[in-house]
Amino acid sequence: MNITTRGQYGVRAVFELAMRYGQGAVPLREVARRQNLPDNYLEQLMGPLRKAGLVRSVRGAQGGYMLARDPAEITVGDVLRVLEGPISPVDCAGGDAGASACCPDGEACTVRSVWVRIRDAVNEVVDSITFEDLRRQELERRSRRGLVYYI
Amino acid sequence: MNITTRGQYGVRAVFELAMRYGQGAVPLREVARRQNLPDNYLEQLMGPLRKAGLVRSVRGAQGGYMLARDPAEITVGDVLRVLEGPISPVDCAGGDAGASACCPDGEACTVRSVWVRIRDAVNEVVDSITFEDLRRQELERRSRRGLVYYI
DNA sequence: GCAAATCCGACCTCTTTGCTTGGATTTAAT
DNA sequence: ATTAAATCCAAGCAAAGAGGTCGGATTTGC
Repeated sequence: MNITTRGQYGVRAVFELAMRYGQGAVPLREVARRQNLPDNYLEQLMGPLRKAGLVRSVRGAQGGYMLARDPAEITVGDVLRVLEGPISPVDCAGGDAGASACCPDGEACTVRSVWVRIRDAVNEVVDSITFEDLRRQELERRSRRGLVYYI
Repeated sequence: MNITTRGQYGVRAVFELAMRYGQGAVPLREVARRQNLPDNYLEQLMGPLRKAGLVRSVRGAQGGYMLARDPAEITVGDVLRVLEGPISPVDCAGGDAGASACCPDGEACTVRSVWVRIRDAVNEVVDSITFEDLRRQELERRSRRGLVYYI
């Protein structure tokens, strides 16, 4: 049970962009520095996120990335699915075709129902958390620590 | 997000032993055949399960494996933890020491709280499902299909 | 024109996964 | 006592995935 660095870094990057939503384009180098991520690698993740319509980019000098829509409209699940594929503990719980590849009993397979329950629990969590939620949580945390300046 | 074949096969093997609980030792070859698993590989998984006290073995001819205790006293989480280690989507959500390795903010890290919520959701599911639950579910399924003989 | 940035694809090393193989040992049945 | 069935144990191994790096092409504000 693990989320690879693709998903982890992607969520951190989008989180950072959410903290700066409405402030224009942020160069990736700065995102990487703030979140302590390898920027060359992070660059690879932005392509899929852009093609999925989660972020927008501005090319050239003074360019960078920004969220394509309001943080309240982007969930952690959106980002993870783009970077990691379908969120499922095993292929056969994928929902559609994989069931019969896994067990001769197909969808009715008793063990498979375990994987389905895990899958559903995880999806419910990640789809219920928006980056607006995380932004508020982070602002709250910072204010408790007396950090007024966010950048 | 994936459970490897170690965990998957292990759960299937213990499930098969749960279906035969009280019937003495079952040779691994038969478990593998019934669950359609590679038996040489499955053999590797039984050592850890035995050392963890989940199954017992009988050596020699007519030997095999059996559950070490009642199916109601063994959860899916027990098996998965033995074969896959701690159930956590990322190392830094491991609970104890990993937090500070992940983010300078340690336990208070906002993004980390996402991983913790995923971790808790998964653990809650796997710890709530016993092999007695699965055994009952399987018997129910078989009776709906008119299959009276279980072996 | 220069410098800062995104884009794109190839490459590369290390680890993990998912097995297989070969034997050593135990034990019931003959 | 032999044999055959089974668990035990350790090593090896090919393929895939993880986690990057690197080099260059392109765009664009100054």
